[in-house]
Amino acid sequence: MNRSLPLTAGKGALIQDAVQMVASYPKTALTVDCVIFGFEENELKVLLIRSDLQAYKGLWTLLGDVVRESEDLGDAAYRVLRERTGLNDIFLEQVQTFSSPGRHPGGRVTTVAFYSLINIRHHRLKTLDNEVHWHNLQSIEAMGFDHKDILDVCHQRLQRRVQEHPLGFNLLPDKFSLRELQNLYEAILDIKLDRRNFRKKFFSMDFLIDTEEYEVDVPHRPGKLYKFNFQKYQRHQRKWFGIDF
Amino acid sequence: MNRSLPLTAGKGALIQDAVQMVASYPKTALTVDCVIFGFEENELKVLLIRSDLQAYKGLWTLLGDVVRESEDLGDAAYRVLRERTGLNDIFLEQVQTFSSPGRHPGGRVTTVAFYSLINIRHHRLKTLDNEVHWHNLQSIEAMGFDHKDILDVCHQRLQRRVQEHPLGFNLLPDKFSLRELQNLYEAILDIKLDRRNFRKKFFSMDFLIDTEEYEVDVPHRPGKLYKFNFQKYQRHQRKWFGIDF
DNA sequence: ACAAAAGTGTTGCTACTACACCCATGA
DNA sequence: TCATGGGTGTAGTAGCAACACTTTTGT
Repeated sequence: MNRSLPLTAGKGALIQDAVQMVASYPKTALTVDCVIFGFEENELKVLLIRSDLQAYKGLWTLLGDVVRESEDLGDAAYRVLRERTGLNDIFLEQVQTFSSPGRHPGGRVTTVAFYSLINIRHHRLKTLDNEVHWHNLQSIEAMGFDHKDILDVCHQRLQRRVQEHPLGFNLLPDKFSLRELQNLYEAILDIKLDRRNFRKKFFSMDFLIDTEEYEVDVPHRPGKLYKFNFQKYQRHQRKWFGIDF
Repeated sequence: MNRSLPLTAGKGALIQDAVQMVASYPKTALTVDCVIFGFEENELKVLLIRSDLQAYKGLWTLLGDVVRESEDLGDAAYRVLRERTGLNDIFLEQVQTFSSPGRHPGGRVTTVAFYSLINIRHHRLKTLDNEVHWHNLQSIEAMGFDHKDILDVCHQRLQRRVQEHPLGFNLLPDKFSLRELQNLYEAILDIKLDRRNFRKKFFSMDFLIDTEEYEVDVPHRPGKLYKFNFQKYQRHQRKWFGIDF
């Protein structure tokens, strides 16, 4: 190649190759689906809508949407979240991509699954389209498309992450009692925990701030309320290594 | 809707809706990229080729290919692996999907990243197209597309997984010494480990089978060779729970 | 004999489990 | 006064980190 050619001309020609190449590839529609977890009445919940599609009439599905041209995956997922819940700047994690040719009755649709955690009490839903509703995770059976699989995979991811990162706090009020925190973990992990050991664990991590406030309107001795010290957690360097099959 | 219509007719009509809907969505090309890790001379390596694209002339890229119509993601990734290495039935894990609109100079291309682990010594490469080569992971700098990001994300995933599952054995010969095993972990995790504690750890897990054989052709006292007991590992139920931020 | 890596034990510390009683509050 | 959950401590155990010397083999 002649190195004295203007760079722009050369570059234009080279990119043209790539454009032709990409144009020859098979194409698929691209969507995001968000598994939005919430927590209320000591139950882990998930936000679902009735399927848009006649083919899945009556079945519940995840909140999703098409990824727009020139829109990033994360941006699309945040948009879905924002349009439904009005929330921004919330934890959101990409989990897995589902692309079985038969997963959508309308042709091949590739979907990228995300999950997010939001505090049900602190946010009213922005729209009530498609009967959007919080569902108890335990009670969910059939869903449209392969959304039950997606939900299960995201739930497993959540179970794992919540043990390694303080994500769970996104599901609680700013101020919470240790009982609430324990109920949250028990709901997410679907196990029972020893209360004393649970407290010791969290106090020893030393990321809880004692607000000096107490629960109100509870029919028993009120518990202390705490906040999570995100600042201190940020500064904390996670120790690394520990083989454990 | 008239419920006495033949089911097929009804169903056909419903799917037609979906087809029209999907047809109206923006489309993207879909590819898979495989980060194929190997281990040799106490170094973690990765299999790369020279970019097909003139725009990235001279740069190294991951092994990838277009996902065919009606081909599943995992199938496509296995196909790439098979076409390059002749290997089947190897560990392969989906990691993350990359879809920034600008990541490919030829237009929007969504790629799903996988990683895999293979034993370099036991398999000759099937083709030598595009100067396919094993590269020392430490020595890799610039790569084409966003492949360096993809590589880094896959390496992090590997570091995590290898501490929780006995994946590393896929990179070793059937029979290996504990020194080799430790070198492998040190290379993947990029840390030094205490030899005695490392041995104790693995012996106490009790998944190693003593072959009663020894290394040969080593210029020092030969070490015992072991196999990994995959059967026993399979039966072993992973214990659950342990919050640890 | 020397070089090089294999192989081995002990001690202290930390972190987890299991478990039972008294306390504060609202009804 | 009772019911309900809040709050606390201890003893036993398991697992991890740190650490140095002897053994075996090839050259």
